[in-house]
Amino acid sequence: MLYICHMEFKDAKNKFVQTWGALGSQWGINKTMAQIHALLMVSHEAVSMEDIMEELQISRGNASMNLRALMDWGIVYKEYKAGERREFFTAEKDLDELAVKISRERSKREIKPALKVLKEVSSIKSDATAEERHFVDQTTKLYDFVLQADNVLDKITEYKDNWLAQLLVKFMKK
Amino acid sequence: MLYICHMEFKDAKNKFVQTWGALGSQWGINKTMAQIHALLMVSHEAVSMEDIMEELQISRGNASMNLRALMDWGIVYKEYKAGERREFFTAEKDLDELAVKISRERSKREIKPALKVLKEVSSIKSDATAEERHFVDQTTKLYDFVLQADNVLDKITEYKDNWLAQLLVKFMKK
DNA sequence: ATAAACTTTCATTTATTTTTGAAAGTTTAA
DNA sequence: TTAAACTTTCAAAAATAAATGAAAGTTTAT
Repeated sequence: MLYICHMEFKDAKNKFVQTWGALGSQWGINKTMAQIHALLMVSHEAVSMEDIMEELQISRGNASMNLRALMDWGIVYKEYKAGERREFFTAEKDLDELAVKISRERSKREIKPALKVLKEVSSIKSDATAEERHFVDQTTKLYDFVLQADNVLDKITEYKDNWLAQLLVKFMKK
Repeated sequence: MLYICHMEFKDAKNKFVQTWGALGSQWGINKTMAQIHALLMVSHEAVSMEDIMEELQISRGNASMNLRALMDWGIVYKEYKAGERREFFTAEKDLDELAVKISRERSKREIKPALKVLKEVSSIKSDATAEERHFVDQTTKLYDFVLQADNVLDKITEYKDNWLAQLLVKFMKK
């Protein structure tokens, strides 16, 4: 009986880790990185690199590099245990915090550079042809749109304490 | 003089298409698909497959498959011209509409299946150990979070006409 | 200072994804 | 019906991204 329960849990955990990994790769985050994150998210205590390698069946190098990447993103932390030489890892478990950090990181790495290019290309001084006017018009709109969309999560967080926003959030949940 | 202007425009257009393609691939959308979309977005009139192949230097098969994908996403349309045998293509140019369609499609293809798994794995009946309790707790929270985040764009659109939301949107733009 | 215990790096290998292009399929006009 | 003009398909090739693992690097205890 206990054995069966244990198996069910292990299966559920495994399924979750695999699914999260697949989702990650569809969103441009590498599979292992997403899997490690998933594993740490549902672990009630910090996990050593050895255990991560074991559970996900990955190499030392792979584990090391992806843990580094997750720490760079600010969503995984190193932890030290008294009397233990090796390092342990935990994930950011507050989901709002997680969302904000992911969005900040993607903004910094991908959206900000794209915005720069959009601004640049939309600034060509030329209203000679309809073609060129359309181009400038469209890229300008896109710049405004992306700029607005960019920090939407930050803005949401910023106003989470705000009564008006709270009202709206409740309103939107229906 | 005219020649120089023309060159500038072509460069700007090319830069935009390349950048949009790179951004796409970082977000799990294939490069060519993003590039074709970019090209159509800034074209003031419908473009033939031949011209797309020519401008992006891609093969017929590649163009065909990615145009099909873009049409499946509902963000590119076929157009027929009187007296012309071949087909022309245009992109959805309304950015709000574009955002909603992309979010709906990703929701359908990726988020909904993930939610199903999350619900499933968070339902294992077992509060035997702290480990298992943490797992159930965390995956349940994740389910709720993803569910709520999932349709956020739909919700935003839905309430765009609403005065309260409009006020908040203005408020958040600051 | 040395060695043990551990982590990181990176050139090479492996896996995955994307692209090609030729053959098959479709539509239209005569 | 036939042929021309066009599009789609898909097996194979190419390009890209990710993973490995052994060597190099680091830290800590003695």
